[in-house]
Amino acid sequence: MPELPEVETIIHSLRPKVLGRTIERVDVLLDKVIREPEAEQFAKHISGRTITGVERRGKHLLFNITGSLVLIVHLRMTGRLLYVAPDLPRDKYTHVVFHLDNGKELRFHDMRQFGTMDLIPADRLKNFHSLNKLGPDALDPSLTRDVFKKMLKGRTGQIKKILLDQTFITGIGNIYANEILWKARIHPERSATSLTPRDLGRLYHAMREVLKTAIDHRGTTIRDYVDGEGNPGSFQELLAVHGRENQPCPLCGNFIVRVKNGGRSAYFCPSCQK
DNA sequence: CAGGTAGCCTGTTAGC
DNA sequence: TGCTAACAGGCTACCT
Repeated sequence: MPELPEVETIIHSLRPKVLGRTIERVDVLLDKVIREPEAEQFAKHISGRTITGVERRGKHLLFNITGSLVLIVHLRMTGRLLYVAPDLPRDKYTHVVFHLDNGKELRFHDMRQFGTMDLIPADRLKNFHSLNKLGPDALDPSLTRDVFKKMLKGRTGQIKKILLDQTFITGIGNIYANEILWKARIHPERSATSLTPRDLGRLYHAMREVLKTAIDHRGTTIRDYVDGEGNPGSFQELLAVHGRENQPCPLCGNFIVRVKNGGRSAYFCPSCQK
């Protein structure tokens, strides 16, 4: 479940490996991964081109390619991008292989086949359907505490749902939403309208702090996540509430509770989070 | 039009 | 022990 810290870590691990590399050819082993253009065209257009940039927007990875093209990758839950030697055996979850000009391969691997790729002209990027509705990146320097407070002003609905809404702010998924709300000491089902300026200040601070600390720990590996070199993260050791139902709250020792909310589990401490 | 949810997937685990 | 159901989870499409 790569969220902002995991995608950031993947970018860090891949950038020095693939930047400036030319993609000699591409094997698409599972067509439906490629949304646009058609798989055959995708492989044809990308072959012979050079990677000139590796960036992140929310949970999306953006590879700038010569010819004014952009490769947009979304890993969804179990997707991986792996920089590997070609003799490493492929398994049945390897769906796309980029052959690089140094003999190495960049592989897209996805157990659950949810991840996607698009190859589009760079001038379509800002209007592209997956990106044009995204809110500001959760770590965007211009997303200050005051801007954050203004954005939440007048928003109705539960605060956790809003944090997960990528059109509000992009990059936060279920794990970090749970952790951020714990750190801010806010109950996940609290209505956004009920939050005081003090609450909002704590929420903003918790959001930045949790995401930055998770990046420092190279992301959270609960089951599937690894970076571009196959290394797991370690932030799972610091999780306060996520996945810790019936375990003690690190702050007060009371038991963590789980409630299902819109198909997702909210984990929280009923005594710390009001 | 906003809000809710089924569907996409498959490996793992909880429960009977 | 062996089976089934629930769960994990982001996002789109579709529904009310």
